[in-house]
Amino acid sequence: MAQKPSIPKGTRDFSPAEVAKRNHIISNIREQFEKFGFQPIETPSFENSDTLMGKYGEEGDRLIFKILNSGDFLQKANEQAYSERDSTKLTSSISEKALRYDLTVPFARYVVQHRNEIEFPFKRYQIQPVWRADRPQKGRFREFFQCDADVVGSDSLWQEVEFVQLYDAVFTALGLNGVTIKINNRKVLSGFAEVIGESDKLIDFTVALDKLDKIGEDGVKKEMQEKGISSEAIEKIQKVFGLKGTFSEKIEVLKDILEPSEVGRKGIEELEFINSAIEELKLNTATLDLDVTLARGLNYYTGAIFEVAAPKGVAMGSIGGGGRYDDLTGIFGMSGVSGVGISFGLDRIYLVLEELDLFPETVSGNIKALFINFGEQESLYCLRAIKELRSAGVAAELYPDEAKMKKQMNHANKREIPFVILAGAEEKESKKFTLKNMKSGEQASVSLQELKNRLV
RNA sequence: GUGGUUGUAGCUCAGCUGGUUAGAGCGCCUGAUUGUGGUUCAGGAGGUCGCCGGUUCGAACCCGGUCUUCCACCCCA
Repeated sequence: MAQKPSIPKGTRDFSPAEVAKRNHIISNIREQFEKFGFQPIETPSFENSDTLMGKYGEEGDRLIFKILNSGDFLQKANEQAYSERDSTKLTSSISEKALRYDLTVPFARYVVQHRNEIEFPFKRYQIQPVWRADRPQKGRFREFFQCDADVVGSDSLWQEVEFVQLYDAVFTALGLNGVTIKINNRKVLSGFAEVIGESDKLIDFTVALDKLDKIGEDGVKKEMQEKGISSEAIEKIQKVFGLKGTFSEKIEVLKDILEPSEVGRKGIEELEFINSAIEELKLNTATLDLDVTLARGLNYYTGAIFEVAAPKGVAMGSIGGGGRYDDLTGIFGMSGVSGVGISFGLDRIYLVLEELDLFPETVSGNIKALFINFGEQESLYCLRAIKELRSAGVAAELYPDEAKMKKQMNHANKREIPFVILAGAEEKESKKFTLKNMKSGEQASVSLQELKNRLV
């Protein structure tokens, strides 16, 4: 080996076993998506830069992977920007394409572009990789999969109710019990800012509030003050910091705080609607919890905000998120279309399932039986049986070379193939097969019919 | 983008204040066993000590840079 090859930072190779486990998660998610009436679409891995740039805030722009123009890109480079070392300006003159950063913005682009072919409300799901030029950490990669389901063209709050149930359905199907679906509402956050008279500092305010469980009450207040929010203002929403109890108990406290704010009252109304519907319909294994500190997410959320936390005791960032955005397609010139959607973080769900040992053994994707190769004549005899087994739905194969028995048995053992079939001259003569169970070591002489019966 | 951390055999890791031919366990290969794997025993292969440069008589070890890993911040799935 001259020089070890490698892959870029934050990317990964997947072994057969890993792919099988990932497929197990994806197929569960897909199955639930379809059960809930979502239809799949796919979009290109890269988009025109102006489709993506400016949609995720300044931080987002930095994290978008840009694709260099083909050909002699420096010929057309903006000379002034180059000589001034103005990267932002230079970038637009040497790169016009970028890898997609999430699935929501490309979806909005898709909706606008295909508006005349789409029947609204349109429910689509999309399972594809996205790329972010972020620094990798645990559960954070530069290439990862998102599994999104969104509805556009419906203002109905029943959609939010459906999404809560969808989260519950997927995590229940995966055997991941005890996840918490945290919900908040942007209108409640706006209400807070309004009540304290700092509506123009809404973003700073919510970003600080979001860190409550991380840096504590004092830390949040300190950060708010640093952003220019007065302590008198913060005092007005003091009760927010100590919010406890059930969903309804929290709502009662919020009603009190947000009484003066119309938008705040609207937010509470929406939360109550969703909660009472869920209480009526019941969730299988998940819990719906009101978390007013939840402010994550993209600048475009206008109503509900969702985030899913792994079961207690698992150290992992959120494994899903989503929300309502009233005018997502507006950025592409099509206003008045409301959308709401959620996302599943495949790679993080994988890590959580792995940590809790929740992958069923059956996901291996392995063959059921290996035929030992005894030579040309015997192989043909085996291949005839293999053909029949396969059409009966049994995955089986013949060891390709006439190697030593020990080597062939060892191969079956290493691949954890549950059955080995020995069919040499003797078996061929008597039209039998020797079936060996690799786990128990038992073996039996059986007919082809019996072989099929035992392996199907 | 900021600060820190990690890198020695396929894997997990030892390697004294810099000092001859860099070690272990597991794995791998061969044989004991020419139609029986997982156990045992005997033997064997495998390393430019992440990469580049510097200090030194001498560097896996010290210094600088770079890449990578993981962590915190920012932000986020």
